[in-house]
Amino acid sequence: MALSQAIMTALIEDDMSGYELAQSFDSSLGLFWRASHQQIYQELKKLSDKGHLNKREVSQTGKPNKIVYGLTQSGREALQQWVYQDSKVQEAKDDLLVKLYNLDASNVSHMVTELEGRRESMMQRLYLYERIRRRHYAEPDSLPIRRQGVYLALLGGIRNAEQYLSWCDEALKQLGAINSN
Amino acid sequence: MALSQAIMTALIEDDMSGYELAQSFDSSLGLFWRASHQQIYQELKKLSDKGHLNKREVSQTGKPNKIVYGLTQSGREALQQWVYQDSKVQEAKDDLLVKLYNLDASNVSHMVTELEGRRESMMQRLYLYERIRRRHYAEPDSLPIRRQGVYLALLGGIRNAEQYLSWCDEALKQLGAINSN
DNA sequence: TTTTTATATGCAAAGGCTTGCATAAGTGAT
DNA sequence: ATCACTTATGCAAGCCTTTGCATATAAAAA
Repeated sequence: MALSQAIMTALIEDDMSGYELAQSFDSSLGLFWRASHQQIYQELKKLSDKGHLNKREVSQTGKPNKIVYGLTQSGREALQQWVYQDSKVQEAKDDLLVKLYNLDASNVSHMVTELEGRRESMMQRLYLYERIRRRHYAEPDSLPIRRQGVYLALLGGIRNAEQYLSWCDEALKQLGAINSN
Repeated sequence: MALSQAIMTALIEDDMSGYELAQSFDSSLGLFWRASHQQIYQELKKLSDKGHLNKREVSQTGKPNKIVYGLTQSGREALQQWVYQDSKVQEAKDDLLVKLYNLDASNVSHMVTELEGRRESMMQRLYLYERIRRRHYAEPDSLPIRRQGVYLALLGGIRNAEQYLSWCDEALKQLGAINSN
């Protein structure tokens, strides 16, 4: 569980409000880590209670005011220490894999539909990743060190999406062969 | 969340006790879905309260007795219906990716260590998958339909492990270049 | 002017998962 | 006999996450 660290990480370079965090989680770090706004607000409360974040209200014109959070020194230290803690590999926990264990003649066509859906959304994700890569990481070697880390995470996302896509194709081919018999 | 379906899926072909389920989750379906014994016992209780599972005590010699669970008709139906429900793609939620956003000169060598650890455990996982594949799925096309589904899930695991492994290599190469400057 | 949409934050209840503890039967080693 | 280990099941507390609701400001559309 690293939601608190994911939030602190998102705040390393820019202070943000809960609402902005929820949105930034739709891109950037959120490519790998999704959280609902309730989860984020609850976690922000915990983190500022702990003293890892400070908050200030910012007036806005044309919009309701917002509460902007920033990393405190204590937060920065906690984050750096967390980096050194060992983390385990997580299982995929993908429903689709469990569903495949239930494959039978009557649900093959549904599985095909789901796989096509996955294929499509992975394709879109891959386009997005590649667009980010071309725009911001065209020459990774010349980037500052933290940005190189972000690039490696992005590359992880790209490789994973490529692999998932090609697995979908393999699986669809196999299911197609079943259906035509 | 599909722990309950994962458990029911594991019980499709063989009745099992909680203890056996916890162990079988170390292989087979558990390749993709891990659960602690407490989680499993709690879920078994819920599922039998719902009428999706039946239980019977089985005497054993040389060991304590066990409580063996089996899918009821109601359970089978619920599982089949679940297959038709749409499921979403899940994010990776991998701590390591968040950590990479925190890369700096002082923690590069730790990241290298973690990546080498991941590489090693992915390699072992891949060996395991390939062993299972050779032993049970050498000729996937000739398998009964349900087994072909299981094979596709296994193939997903294999492709994913291969990809993760090669990403580790890419990342380690990049981090090596940083460290030598 | 009422409704809808986007921005912005939050509470409360329910449900799921983790952690720590507790129990118990049986085997094997010291 | 005692200790350690494996098999086997479970409670209870705490924590995390999800779901549903609630509120409020302001712009834009109907």
